[in-house]
Amino acid sequence: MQTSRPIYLQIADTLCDDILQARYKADERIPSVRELAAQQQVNTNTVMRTFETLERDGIIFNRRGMGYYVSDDAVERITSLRRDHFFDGGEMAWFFSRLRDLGITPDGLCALYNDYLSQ
Amino acid sequence: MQTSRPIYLQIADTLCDDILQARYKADERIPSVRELAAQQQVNTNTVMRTFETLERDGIIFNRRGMGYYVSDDAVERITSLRRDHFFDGGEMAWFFSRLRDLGITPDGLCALYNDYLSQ
Amino acid sequence: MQTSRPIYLQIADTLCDDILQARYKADERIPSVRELAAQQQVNTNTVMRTFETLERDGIIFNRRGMGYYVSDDAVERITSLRRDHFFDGGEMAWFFSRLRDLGITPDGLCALYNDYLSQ
Amino acid sequence: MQTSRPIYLQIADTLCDDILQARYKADERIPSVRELAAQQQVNTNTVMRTFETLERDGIIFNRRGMGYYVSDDAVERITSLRRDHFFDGGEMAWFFSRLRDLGITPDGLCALYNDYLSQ
DNA sequence: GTGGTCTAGACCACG
DNA sequence: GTGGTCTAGACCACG
Repeated sequence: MQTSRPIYLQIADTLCDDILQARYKADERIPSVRELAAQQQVNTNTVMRTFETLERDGIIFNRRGMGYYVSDDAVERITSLRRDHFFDGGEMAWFFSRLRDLGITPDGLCALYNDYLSQ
Repeated sequence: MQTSRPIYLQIADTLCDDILQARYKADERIPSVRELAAQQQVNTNTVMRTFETLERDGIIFNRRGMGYYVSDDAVERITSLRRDHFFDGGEMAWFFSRLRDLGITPDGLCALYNDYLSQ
Repeated sequence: MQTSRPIYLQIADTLCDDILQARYKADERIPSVRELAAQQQVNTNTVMRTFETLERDGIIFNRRGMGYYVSDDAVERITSLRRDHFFDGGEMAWFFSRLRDLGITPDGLCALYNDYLSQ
Repeated sequence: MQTSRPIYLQIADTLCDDILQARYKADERIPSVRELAAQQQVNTNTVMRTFETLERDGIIFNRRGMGYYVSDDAVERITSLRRDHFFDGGEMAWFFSRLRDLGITPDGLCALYNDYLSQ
């Protein structure tokens, strides 16, 4: 039952990560719905929903008959959205409460994060 | 779009928090299905799903005709489940990747966490 | 959730077994509701339901103010009830279908039963 | 009084029998919640409980948006679960004690089982 | 189309 | 009193 993060959002996350890491640059075309669906082994409807979401957030835009392209300010928008989610959306508070319950100290957290960054 | 955490799991979270903070102690009875349903303003079926979930995880157990009670090792089980979720379930990695993308440094994170703890 | 055999029937089973094995003989008094409840660590209501059931089946009878006694024909009644349940109530068919699905042969079954009897 | 086996478990039993008899094969889709509910004349919630139970036991799994499918090792799991129930869960001992009390001999049992198998 | 959540309520066995 | 099962139905996210 436990329904995990929806597939279409997982794909959106991946695309955003790709954009942040400049694998897709501003005004560059991203793969078509069909390509992504084939590559990710999902229904085309699922990818369409991903694109809808990203377009609504101004991260990608459509050139009729040509496909979807990365917005000029995609990086800023992604960062901004994530920042909002993180700070105001309660994600951070939730994480901190988990960390506290697990008995993790600030120093311990710092160490874990350093480990992560140096991977 | 963002589908929120189901009510029955939110109630489970709350009960677990209560147990962690010793508001309900080992072998102590928790409120009945009806009581919780009334208190939380939800249907009894919803609370039943909560109890099913917690029982399956060994956090509470049933005494027939008497209600549900906190398991002896409830605290350990909750902590363990959450720890697993956090470390192995990918929550921490996801958290750290967000932090990195937002340009937060280990020291910055440490400061934020300290703030949170001192609230 | 999985609700096992009701406690009051488990107690009835035990009493019937006791009668079959002559630990309680015809016209002999069985323990009081309170005694049994204390001994089995259950609610007196539960034992009362056990007695109701056994009385309805003619296995025990009440002497006012004195308690419950084993019927003269208790052994016959128990055996008859169990036989009916077993053969006509579908228990045997169910048992055999499980055995068949588990790939147990008549000889295998015979051997298992012999083992059980010689314990 | 004798509370019958819950409908959702009866449906689970039926599905397991179907799988054991290869009416549904590994990785094959089973009917949707709605289909089964209509066919069995029960509420969709009841079928959902069936699926929950079978999924928790690893007998079926969900492909999101597509329905439930038979696990690769469903047959092994069903057999194993039933075997455990039968031998360790005390079913067999219970049956044997009934047989003994009814005065059935190993040879008699063997004959009855042979009759059953040859039906 | 699929399943997942939830309500409002009933009924009942059990303790 | 307790929880467990079930119905009838709604709503919705997801694929």
